[in-house]
Amino acid sequence: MLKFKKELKNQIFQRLKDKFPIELDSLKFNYTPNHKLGDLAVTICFELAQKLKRNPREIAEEVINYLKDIPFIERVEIAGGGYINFFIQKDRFFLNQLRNLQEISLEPEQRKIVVEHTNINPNKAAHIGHLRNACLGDTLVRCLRYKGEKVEVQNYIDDTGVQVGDVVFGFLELEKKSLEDIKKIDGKFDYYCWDLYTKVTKYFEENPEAQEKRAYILKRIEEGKNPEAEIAEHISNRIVKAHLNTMRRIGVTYDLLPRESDILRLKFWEKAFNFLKEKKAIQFVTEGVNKGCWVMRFEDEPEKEKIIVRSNGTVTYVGKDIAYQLWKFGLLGRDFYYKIFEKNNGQLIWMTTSKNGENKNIEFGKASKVYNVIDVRQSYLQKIVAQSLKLLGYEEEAKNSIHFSYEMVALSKKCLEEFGLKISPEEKKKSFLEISGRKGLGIKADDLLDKLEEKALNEVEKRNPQLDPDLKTSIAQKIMTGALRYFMLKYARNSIIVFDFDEALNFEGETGPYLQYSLVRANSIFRKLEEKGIFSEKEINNLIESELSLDELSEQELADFWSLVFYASTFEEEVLNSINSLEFSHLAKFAFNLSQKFNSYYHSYQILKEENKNLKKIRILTVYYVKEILRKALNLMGIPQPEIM
RNA sequence: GCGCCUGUAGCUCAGGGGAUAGAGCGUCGGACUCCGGAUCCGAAGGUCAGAGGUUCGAAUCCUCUUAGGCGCACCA
Repeated sequence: MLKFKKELKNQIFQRLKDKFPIELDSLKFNYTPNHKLGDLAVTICFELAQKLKRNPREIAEEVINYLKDIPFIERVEIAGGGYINFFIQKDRFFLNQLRNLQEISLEPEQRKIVVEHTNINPNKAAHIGHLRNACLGDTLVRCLRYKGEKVEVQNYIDDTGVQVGDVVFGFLELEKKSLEDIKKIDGKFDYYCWDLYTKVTKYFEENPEAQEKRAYILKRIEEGKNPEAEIAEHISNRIVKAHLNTMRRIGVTYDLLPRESDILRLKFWEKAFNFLKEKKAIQFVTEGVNKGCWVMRFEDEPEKEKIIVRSNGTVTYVGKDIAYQLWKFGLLGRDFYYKIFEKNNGQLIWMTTSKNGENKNIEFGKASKVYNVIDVRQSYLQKIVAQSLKLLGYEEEAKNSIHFSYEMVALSKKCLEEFGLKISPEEKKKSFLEISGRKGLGIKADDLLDKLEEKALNEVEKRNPQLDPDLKTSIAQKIMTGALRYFMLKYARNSIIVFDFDEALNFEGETGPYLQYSLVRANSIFRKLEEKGIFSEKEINNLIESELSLDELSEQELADFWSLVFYASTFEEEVLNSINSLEFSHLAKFAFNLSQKFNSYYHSYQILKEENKNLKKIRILTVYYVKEILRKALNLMGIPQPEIM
């Protein structure tokens, strides 16, 4: 449809440019509310009416004279107050779509793109908020790759931060455990730390004097090469592995795990600090509340100062982030060393190291565009990171530093009750509650995935009890992933998801399993055709290459056929639109609407029993086309496709 | 206090200048000897928070009011 529209637009422009004051860019197509009115509409006559001070309808009658005999257009009509509506030649359009089904009309625009997502503190289990981040990030990656972009996925590991420090404190001070003791802990280590972290938080509230020890441990971790740092590394590595396992369950993976400890040890910050000082992007404050700090000031709000280096000389989180962002663009002039962290089915996940002598042959970073998938609460900080690139003179890179922001997942009061989580009277007044790893307030990702999988398995059991148990499990996993990923994508990113188990565990209506089910039905038609020796999908090209006539279709069937095919043909437009607006709910809605139209069609028109050969052929082609488009859409959303369910 | 975001059907949300404001859930009623009922068809349900304005045209853009959320750390 993208290509089709572009060509049609050119046709119209060429025919009208000398007759009317129009510009190519102002020519846009609208979809008509109903195919009875036409397929594509143009509203230029309303704009021309203003310029020419004439009635739009009159202008339309003139304009239409120049729009005869356009390729692929059956006829052109005037409607309403001055719309010009185009009717597409359905048979030719459809064959054309089928013949170009494997072609991608999107084109890459960047040299290389880095997408950073997930970024969970490696001190506790992943929760449902992290799942939203990973689903959005991974879908972005899939769409960009479909578009033809070269994409590198990074999952930043903050292994020297306070959060890890606090768990180290918990092991050392509260549980009196050595590294050896910690290594002996079996079972779900990320769950263990989830609980421990909550205990530590509570302990700090009740024992303010412990702050000194807390700061000491953090400092030791930052320095490295000591027992505290060793424990921190052990915790971090083990929890990162747990996170990778969780994300692998829903088909999310990464190329590189950059660690904060390596940023520190390889002195990335020093280099960035020098740049910032040289370019006078930051200033040293000699008086006032921020005396002794290095701060950044902003054009739009000069009264505000953001502290980058504290008066004790230590760098803040934003400072490290600036260095990291510079590195992503290849602007830092320093690099990491790399080692393989995990190998899975031939797919490698690399991790940075600071050990000289490790792998230097592989290249990461050096992107021309960077997406940071981080929730909306960090907008201010992300603005500072982009701003600092600008202050350093990297205008282009600043513009290409994209904060992919999205709203949080919050907890409904109902779901807190179901999980037996305790809340204060103050919190009870709110309509929903923010997830808090610190307080242990949240639903762990693996718990939700387990529940989904269990329910899916039950449903499979009900419908297909005869299946092999391993197959049932594998189907249940696919359904779990489909349900979760669709749930995370269906809401606009600006919308707070107030988590509710009934909604998340629903497999009917606007859900992932509904999409999967639609595809299963379509596949099932082809399976049956093959089993009965009527038709094999391998021969589909024979049908596509032969002639096609829609004359025998009833008026109703022609309308239903066209509504389905036309909508399916807008797929790539939806993908591009989703990438440009970073709104993958568009893609989700597209797949859902397409499934709805398909299910309705499926219900009305038989294939196996149809005796009219021509009708049968048209229907086979229609289902094939829709099925292929739906497969592509599901792939981009990371929703797996079971053969049966 | 300043900044950003949000208010659309009973509930959860789409639609972000263009034709009759949509979907899911829930409610009520229905679906053939039928390719899978995780489905389909139908019904009820709306002052698009309120008031002004811009426009040929506003749920959509602007201003104000109002209700709510989130930011604004020498935390990350």
